[in-house]
Amino acid sequence: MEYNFREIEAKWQKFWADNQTFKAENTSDKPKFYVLDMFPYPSGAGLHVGHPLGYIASDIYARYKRHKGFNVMHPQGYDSFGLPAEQYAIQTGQHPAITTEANIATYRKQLDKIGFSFDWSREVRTSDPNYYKWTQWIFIQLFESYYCNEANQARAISELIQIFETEGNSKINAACDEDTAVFSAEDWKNYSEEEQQKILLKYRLTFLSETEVNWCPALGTVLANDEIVNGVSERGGHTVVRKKMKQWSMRITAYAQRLLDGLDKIDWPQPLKDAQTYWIGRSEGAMVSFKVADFDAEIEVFTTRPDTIYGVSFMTLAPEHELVSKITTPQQKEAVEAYVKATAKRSELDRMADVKTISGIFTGAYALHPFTGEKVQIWIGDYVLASYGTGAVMAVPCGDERDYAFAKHFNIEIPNIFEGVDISNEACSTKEGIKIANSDFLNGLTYKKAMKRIIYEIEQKGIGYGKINYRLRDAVFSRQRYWGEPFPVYYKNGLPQMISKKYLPIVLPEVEKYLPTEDGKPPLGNATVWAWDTVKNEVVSIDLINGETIFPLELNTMPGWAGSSQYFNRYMDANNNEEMFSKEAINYWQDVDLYIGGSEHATGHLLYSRFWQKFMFDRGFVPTDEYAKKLINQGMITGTSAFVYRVEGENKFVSKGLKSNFKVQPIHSDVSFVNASDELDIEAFKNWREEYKEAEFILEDGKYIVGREVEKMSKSKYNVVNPDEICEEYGADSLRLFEMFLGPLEQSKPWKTSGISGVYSFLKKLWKLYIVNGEFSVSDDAPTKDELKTLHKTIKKVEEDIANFSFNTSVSTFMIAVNELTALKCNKRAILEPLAIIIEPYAPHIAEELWHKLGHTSSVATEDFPIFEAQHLVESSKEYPVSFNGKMRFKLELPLDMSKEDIEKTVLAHQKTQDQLQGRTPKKVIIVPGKIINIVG
RNA sequence: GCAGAAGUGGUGGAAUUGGUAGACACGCUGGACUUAAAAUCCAGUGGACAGUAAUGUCCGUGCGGGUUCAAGUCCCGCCUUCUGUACCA
Repeated sequence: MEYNFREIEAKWQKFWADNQTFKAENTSDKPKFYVLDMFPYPSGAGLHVGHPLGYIASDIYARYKRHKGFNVMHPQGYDSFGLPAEQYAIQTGQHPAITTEANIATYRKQLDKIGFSFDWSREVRTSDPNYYKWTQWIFIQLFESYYCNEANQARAISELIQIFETEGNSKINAACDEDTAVFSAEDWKNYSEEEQQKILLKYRLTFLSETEVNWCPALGTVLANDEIVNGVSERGGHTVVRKKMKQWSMRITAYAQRLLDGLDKIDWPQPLKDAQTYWIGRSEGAMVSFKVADFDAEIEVFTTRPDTIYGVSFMTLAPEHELVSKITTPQQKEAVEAYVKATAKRSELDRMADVKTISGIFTGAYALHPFTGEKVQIWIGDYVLASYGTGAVMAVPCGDERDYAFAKHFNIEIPNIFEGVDISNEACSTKEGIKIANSDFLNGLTYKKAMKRIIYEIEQKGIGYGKINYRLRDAVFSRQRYWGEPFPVYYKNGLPQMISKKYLPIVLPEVEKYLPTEDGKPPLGNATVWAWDTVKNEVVSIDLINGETIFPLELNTMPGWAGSSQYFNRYMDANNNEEMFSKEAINYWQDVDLYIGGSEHATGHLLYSRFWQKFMFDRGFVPTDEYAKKLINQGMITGTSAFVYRVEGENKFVSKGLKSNFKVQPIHSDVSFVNASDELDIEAFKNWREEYKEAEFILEDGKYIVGREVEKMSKSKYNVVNPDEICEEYGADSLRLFEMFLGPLEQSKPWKTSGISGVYSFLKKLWKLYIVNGEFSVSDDAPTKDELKTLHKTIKKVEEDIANFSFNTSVSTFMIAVNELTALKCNKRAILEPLAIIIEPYAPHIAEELWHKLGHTSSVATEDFPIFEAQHLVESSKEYPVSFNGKMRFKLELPLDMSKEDIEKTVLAHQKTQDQLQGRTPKKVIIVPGKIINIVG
């Protein structure tokens, strides 16, 4: 009776599906446990062995928790809106929905082969109108809300309107646009409906604004900062330029502090928290106004070092700063305009490429130092960013590296305001332990004291105030793409109007072409049926737009992160058509207990989703303001590429060991042509490409050995391994065990298919324990002490490992257990039955088969985990390592209850001890009972 | 530049609070079975040196110091690799 994994795995996969074994109920007497994976984007390439790593880990955890008596939800779905399907549509005309559907089918087939305990009845797809209806709904909620800084929470916009009506906006402390004017209740009432809407838009959590965006002409779309890598688009590597556009934005900055504070409450990896902290970039400082000499204007700056204000010797404005054109003197006008024009033209790529190049121009104007009254030059420089702070800096060359370099380059004075610090070669940006000098009332003060004092003085003088600034920017929410969620928005006189919830979803319209229109409108500009009829409440032809009852709909779509920002809550009640989720469902499931996914989402999805969760919490839709208690980042699985060496200029390949004798060029070979011993299947390689058909091979010891190198798994490197092939050849249980056995979950590690034979033969050995004379059979005899010891040692270790997410070591533990039981010739039910349960999370198919063969009729998945009993591990003696000066020399078996004194006597009397000491008297004998003996001397 | 993670045999990796470095595998070597291969099973496998052998000695966790009876583990200073980020005032 052989271990026939093909038959076994197909059988139990069908059984689980037919019996809905892993369907989670929304009510249960058991405690809940929610295990979540980051849902995949279904790409055309399908899954490679790196993708399921996190799913296998989460599945082990989910299955383990079921054994421990939890009502476990482990859902899966697809993040199915996205650029690749759209790019494919542009090239081929194939509708993205069709490609996406086909890709999902492939993914599902691949996932099903691995035996995950997913509850597919809760599947979500972000591109499904029944799903994105709720994404649209959340958008409306954000539009209908503002952020109250007093209460520190989002509130209904209707509350804000009430305040406006009774007292205007002067007393309101709410997150809003910088340019919001102050008005009274009287003013408000006199404003037209349109004016009122414009003001409200400055407060809404999602709002329209003229934003400087990363425009990618080649893709015809706006990209988020995290979609740009090294100044070019992440996809395609196209040039990105800065451009002003009217865009929807999300007021995530209102949540900056709470997003920081919340990190303390959640058990997420420290590197990920650090990345978010840095991204949010909180800095404490002050706003200070500088008067412009001979002009009725002020330059407001943000600085983290107001204590160095006496070191200011010039000011720098961003080229885009609104004052530039006003204050520039006639003599400098031409030069300044040329400079501004030149920087605007420079793409982000250019700017990145020469960060070190210093450029700038003097405006001819001067500012007045607020304390000394001295005149300081006002410059323009592109090292100052328009989008951070106020777009202007007070330059303190002695205390800031960039200001220093700028001053040196343009020969501007560098006054020193630090006591006893030499600044002739570099600026001094150290804060601690340095006293301020040449600074009037700040003289002799250290950083902290000087900060307090100067902020006080600035506030007293009325020229500024202490302020906390964040690097985080409001998130642009519009994309000029087709394959994304349409906004539930139409425009009346250019002002956005929300479509009522009962008419959702607003379904993506059909278009002829997926490219932007000729006049530069987004792809939805190609749609002919894309206007909103406010009488019939339906989408109608654009020809009917009359500006009275029928209006144009929004042409942008939502970004990739929209659909993924609340999907974890939708899983709780995925088939609800009335609400995003019922109160009962959200109150039962609450939040995610374990979330597993890649760290590449640190400052994208994982930040935006936290933001939306906090918003949902504020508005009373969800019970917690952090949605995932624990998060684990699985590491990447890299590929082990194979190289053949072609002799330069010839169609001849030389084996790795001989390549130093030739001038060779390494070429990637497909890894499937290479065996465990790095030997190339020459015939397969020859048949791979026409050009290799006639190639010659120079062998070593009759073999062609390839070179190997670890690289990212990618098609172009021919090192991609498909999980289907592994399942076909070794089975899903082997794949699952091997992926875990590769190394620590969070670490990046290389895939080498040859290693899988280890876990495969382990499964065969496991199987054999249950077989006697070729037949399935177990004995009902009482287990021996040694057998029980092995079992309980294994239970203990595996439970500890799962708690630590150390899945690689539990696979070792299983191997040790099976090796020991094989050596003991153990065939007892009392051992083998619990063994099947503890191995089930890792290798569920073989466990299920063994379990049923043992005579059970229900799934092993819901059996209780065996209870660890410490008594089986109690030892009466210990084999002590005996060390001399810390070096282990021999071992000595001694009873565990032996006293320290007796141990010392016994050890010193031992012949081997005498041999080691060679007559010397030991200076000291250290005995740690149960651990070690160390003799010093 | 900044932030983070990591450096252990030929390879992946193990060593939970400082206490026997190299578990468990892969690969390799030798053997059994076989016409042969695969599969399976058995033995060996960090390096150097000595010994016919059992065995013994020395060196070994990126490098240099330190703490300790004892360091892969703790402290100080470096080096290298990977990941993220990029003029944030």
